[in-house]
Amino acid sequence: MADVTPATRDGSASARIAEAVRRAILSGEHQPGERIVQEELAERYGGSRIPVREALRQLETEGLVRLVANTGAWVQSLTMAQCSEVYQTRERLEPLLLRHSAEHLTDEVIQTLHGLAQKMEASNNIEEFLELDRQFHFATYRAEGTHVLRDLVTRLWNTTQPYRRAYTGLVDQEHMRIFHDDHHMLVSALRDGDMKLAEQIVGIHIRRTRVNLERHPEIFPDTDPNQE
Amino acid sequence: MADVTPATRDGSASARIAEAVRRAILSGEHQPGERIVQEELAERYGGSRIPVREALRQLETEGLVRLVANTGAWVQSLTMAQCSEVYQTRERLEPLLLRHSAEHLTDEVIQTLHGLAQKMEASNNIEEFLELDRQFHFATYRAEGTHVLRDLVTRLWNTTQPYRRAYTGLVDQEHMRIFHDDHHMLVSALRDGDMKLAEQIVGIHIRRTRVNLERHPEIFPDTDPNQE
DNA sequence: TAACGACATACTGGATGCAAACAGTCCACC
DNA sequence: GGTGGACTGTTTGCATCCAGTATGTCGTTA
Repeated sequence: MADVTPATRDGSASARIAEAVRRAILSGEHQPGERIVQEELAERYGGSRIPVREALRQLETEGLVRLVANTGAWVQSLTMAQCSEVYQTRERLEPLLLRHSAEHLTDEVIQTLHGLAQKMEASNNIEEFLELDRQFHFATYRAEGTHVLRDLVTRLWNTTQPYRRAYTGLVDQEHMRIFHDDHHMLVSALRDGDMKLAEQIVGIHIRRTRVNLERHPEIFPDTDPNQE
Repeated sequence: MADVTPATRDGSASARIAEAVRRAILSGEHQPGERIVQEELAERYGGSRIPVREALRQLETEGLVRLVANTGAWVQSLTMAQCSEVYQTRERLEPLLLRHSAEHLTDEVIQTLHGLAQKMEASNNIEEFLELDRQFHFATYRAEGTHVLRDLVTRLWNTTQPYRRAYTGLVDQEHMRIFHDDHHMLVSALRDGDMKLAEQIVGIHIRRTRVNLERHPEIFPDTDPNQE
């Protein structure tokens, strides 16, 4: 595969593969519970199994992949309880992250946020909607200097992405209306510089989504796939 | 077998090495900023560099090790700001975890907690003290069924362990008195079944430690070791 | 003397190959 | 007909080997 790789110079193939597999999982190309075969990834991304294995180790630690010794790898699947737990964690962390980001939320950023919120309302494509939603919220998380908390929040988002996708396909008109209202209220609070209110809105927003998710047990696996 | 995830088994060399290196870092055997050479670990733990590399990938994702492509691995070191960030995260998450654990905090557990708190007061060995402190707090985190949040909290503890150790060696009598008082108050609140108070105490306890840590910038690296 | 560049060394990143473990199948046996 | 055990194909886990890159040293030159 020597001639195929334009990216070897970029450093590690394992990082590149990890990123690619992560995207594939987040985009829904790989579904929770789906088997991952090392050799297939190696061939697909042009490398040997060694960097693939390192990538899978990383994704396992991130919570996106599940490895079983001598057996194989699967796309991680969460029970409803675990998904709910992630959301409860986000309810605590994202207001904190937003607070740290306050000083970086300039008028331009707020303008961008407003645009994203409107675009989201106009969207009727699930993938686009999910992407815009993510862009919107992370546009509000601009804390600089340290990345610890933002990385953590990013991982929490990632692990629950498949269920957010499934839920988005089910949500009714009224809940969608409230969802958008949350976003507009958040933009408004940020425009007013009322960070305390903004933090509350984010928390409520996440909580609302969690409660709605918990009303749809059908999007979670019937058989509990996790012991450990 | 199609798309069904079996239970996790470990025992693989990479998992064993990851665990060993993690312990070595947490025990202070490897200091932050210290270089890690793959071959040395391979020889020490009896294997080739392949499982060592996988272990390092995992530890990197956990935040204990820093990898630089084509260059090497180092024990992760945090700036004071990053350490503080981890503590602020814990301030939000550990009360939540404690709440989830409420129903599992039986009289026996509370008895154990009381014993640990006393033993800690009697201890004058830093390593023992740190270990008891960890045992104490994690004894209060007994949420069962799901592990997401507890694993997260465990990682946050791990990444800040070296600084907790350094700080413990510096703390004066008065602050240590308050530290122990927090523990006793927590046990008391749990004994009374006053979970709301218990949550507050945990949050205050972590916050107090953070503020004290921030008074000791000398235990953090002078040179900022972070890009990214 | 200081700065620059070539060389040597050490270490990491990745590919290939082999042994071991798992899973699914088939057949004998009850 | 159902159950248990051996067999085989597939996939993983690890070791060895090779290539590429970073670092440190030494010599040259302005």
